[in-house]
Amino acid sequence: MSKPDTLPAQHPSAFERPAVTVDLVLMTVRERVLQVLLIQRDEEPFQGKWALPGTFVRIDETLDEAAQRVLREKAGLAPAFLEQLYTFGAVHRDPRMRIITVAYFALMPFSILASVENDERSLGTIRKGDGNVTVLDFSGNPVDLPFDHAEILTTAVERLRAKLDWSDVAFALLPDEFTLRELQEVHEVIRGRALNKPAFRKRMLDSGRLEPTGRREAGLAFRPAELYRLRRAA
Amino acid sequence: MSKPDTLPAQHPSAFERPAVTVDLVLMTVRERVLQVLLIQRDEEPFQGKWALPGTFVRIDETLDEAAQRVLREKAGLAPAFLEQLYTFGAVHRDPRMRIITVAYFALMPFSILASVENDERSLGTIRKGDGNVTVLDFSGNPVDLPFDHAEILTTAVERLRAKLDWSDVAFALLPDEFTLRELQEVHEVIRGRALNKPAFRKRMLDSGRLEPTGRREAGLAFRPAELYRLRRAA
DNA sequence: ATAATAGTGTCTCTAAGACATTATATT
DNA sequence: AATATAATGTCTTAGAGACACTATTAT
Repeated sequence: MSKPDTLPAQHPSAFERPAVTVDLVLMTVRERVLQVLLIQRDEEPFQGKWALPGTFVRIDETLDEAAQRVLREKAGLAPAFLEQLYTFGAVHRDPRMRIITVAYFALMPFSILASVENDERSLGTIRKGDGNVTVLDFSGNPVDLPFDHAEILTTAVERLRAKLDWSDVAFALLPDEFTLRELQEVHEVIRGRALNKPAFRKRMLDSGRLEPTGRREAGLAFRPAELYRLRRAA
Repeated sequence: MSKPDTLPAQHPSAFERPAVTVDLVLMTVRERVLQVLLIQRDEEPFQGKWALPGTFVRIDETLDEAAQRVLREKAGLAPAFLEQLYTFGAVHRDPRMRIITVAYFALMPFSILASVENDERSLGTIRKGDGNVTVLDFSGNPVDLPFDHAEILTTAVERLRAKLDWSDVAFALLPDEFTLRELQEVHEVIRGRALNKPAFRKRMLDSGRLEPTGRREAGLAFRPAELYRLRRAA
């Protein structure tokens, strides 16, 4: 907190300080699959490897601001859903020096993320193993993440699953207007299992968080579903 | 996380680094009231004020280790339940310099905590206001916490409440052997409302986490309740 | 016996899953 | 009309709250 331990806090140089970074787990749902944004590292260590985007925290910015900056500078995106996840402080998690990282997790609908992929940025597919998760690249080959990024990602997926039922995270993965089927699909991808349609619809509609737009999907070869939007918080 | 932003990470002195501390919210339940451990600050700023215990993170210890050290050095206690809470990084949260703090929250049965109170340590009573919480000292007078400690405490109480139903936090507030009434009391104090006895008992017993000891309370003027213990995780 | 709490049985209500049925858009 | 999915109705099951009742211990 704020109370110097033994060394005088007034002389910050009197003792070694850990560095502080922010790492970002930006996830999306694309075609019934959970994906995560990866950046190709352009510096050592692990140069050329795919990793979670991150940055050092500047002396005059908050942690939230640093996370937003990563989103903006590394992915060219504005924050949709962004929340602090957990702080990782293993002593040798970075081979260079002592670095404590505050992990954030962010969510975006794939429609907005669709354009970010290029040589330096890509979306890895998240596969759940037992206890932790693994990442596959576009060709289906496993990606092994540097540092403790696999652990960070696992924590993020767990958090996403835990928040699914009592928060609005699912809506952050959908466009402004969406059908109940699309919403159910997002829930099913995150939960990793099929859900009962009538029960799901009733639960969602009874929650009072959905607002019918009056419009419907278009361009389909079958009955179009009604479009809903998230009711703005009262 | 680990990728230098613009400045070379190999030269840590090339840019200003935030300091990192750990603050601890140690809570207990005492006579139907939620309490928190406070330490009288022996240094500026806010010398003499009651505050959450904390320390700077050493270069060679993990965050968890720093939190355990606070518990040991500031309260003379071994960790019962200890978990990372949230990291607070407002730029001017400490008037001296930029300090990022990783807050932890810990739980103990009051029976173990009973002896820690002295001139420098005391237990403040937590009262829930709307949205945040306030702290009262032993005479019932409000304590105003320095820095952002009120916000940290509010976050801890929210987390405790959120974890009550799906985790074992309640048991960390009770001795090894306890009655169902005592367990219900802990739940009621944290939830802030009375609970239905038959439903509570059934829910707890059906959960399979409780193990009857065969023993009963003693020294009471009425029918003694059976003692249970938490079944060791399978 | 009395007092005081431990512990249980019953009824009701709500939420969700399974399953089947009806409705409606495009081709 | 055919097709594919949207949307709904019914039945059942599980869990929790309200309330009342029975059980057990010390004095």
